[in-house]
Amino acid sequence: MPDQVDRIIEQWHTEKPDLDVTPMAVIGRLSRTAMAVELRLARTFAEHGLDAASFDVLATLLRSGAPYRIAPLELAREAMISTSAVAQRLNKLESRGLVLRQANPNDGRGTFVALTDAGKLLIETALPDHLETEHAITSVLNRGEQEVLASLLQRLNTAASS
Amino acid sequence: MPDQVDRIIEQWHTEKPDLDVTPMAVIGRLSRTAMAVELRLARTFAEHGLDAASFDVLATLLRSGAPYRIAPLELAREAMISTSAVAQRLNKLESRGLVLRQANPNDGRGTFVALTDAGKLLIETALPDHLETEHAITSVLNRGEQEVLASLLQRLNTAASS
DNA sequence: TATTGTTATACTCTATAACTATA
DNA sequence: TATAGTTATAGAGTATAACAATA
Repeated sequence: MPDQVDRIIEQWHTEKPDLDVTPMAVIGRLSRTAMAVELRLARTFAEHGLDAASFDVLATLLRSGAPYRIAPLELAREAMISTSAVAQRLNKLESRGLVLRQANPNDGRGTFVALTDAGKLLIETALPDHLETEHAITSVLNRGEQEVLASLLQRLNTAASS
Repeated sequence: MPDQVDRIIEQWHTEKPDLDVTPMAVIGRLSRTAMAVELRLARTFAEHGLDAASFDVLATLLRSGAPYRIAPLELAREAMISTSAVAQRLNKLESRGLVLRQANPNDGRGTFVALTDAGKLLIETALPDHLETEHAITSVLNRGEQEVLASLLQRLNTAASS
């Protein structure tokens, strides 16, 4: 069944028949699908008082393993944002008692960001819900289709990043 | 070759071996690939003094065909943003002389947004460049792979939107 | 001098609410 | 009363630049 992207491509065929708009089939659906997924995931985050950025910080700390400590600079690299943006995310999380900052004993300039007990509890509660939401979305594709999709996306990512 | 998403999944296997994180292979790559593509496309837009939002408005007007006129409400529906956001996008474009507002003779409440000659020239210049960028990204996949990818994304979109 | 990290500041984008005008 | 559109306002998020402290 045709979707909005099909209609857009059809419009271009009519209006600019000389242009090759075939890449839009992939790029158009990529951005729309990513947006729809983002909105869907945000609902689950909100049920736990979180947004995607906060969830990302807490999940990064959790999956780093005990003692659940990471330097702000590493958080910035993982999230691909500035260290300033990280500091401001951390301010919010720290004011809610979900993370705390500790001095790095080996480097006086450095800081560790650590999960508090409350932060660990929250992310450990939210994570299964989040995975359930992801599963609900991806389960329309069987295992093989998911592997194909992941592989094609990975190759596209490499091409876009160069 | 393993990428960042592979490493994240491996971390979860180590730290939370009981959790099924297989959906992350698809969802994680979807968001990262969409972001990488968005950044790549923004470069081309910037070469023409545009951002994605402005390009979107101008392209929507162009592909609607002569006389290149659309109501703001329809622009809001296509871009999935509020009519207020549309009005503010239009203010910027109008101040640059790329679009102009016209009264709707059939409905005193209504407005038409129309491409100016300058706006039409700009989008007709930027569009081929944009398509070239999209082609450069998608051409790492052959025609059949692109069709598979578009189809899988479409199904995922449907699942996420429900 | 370079690096880590924070804060001050400004910018962009958006939505909500209030408002005008017309149907 | 409902609809189309705009503006005023406030909020969220970010990056740049300035700053402090340590390597």
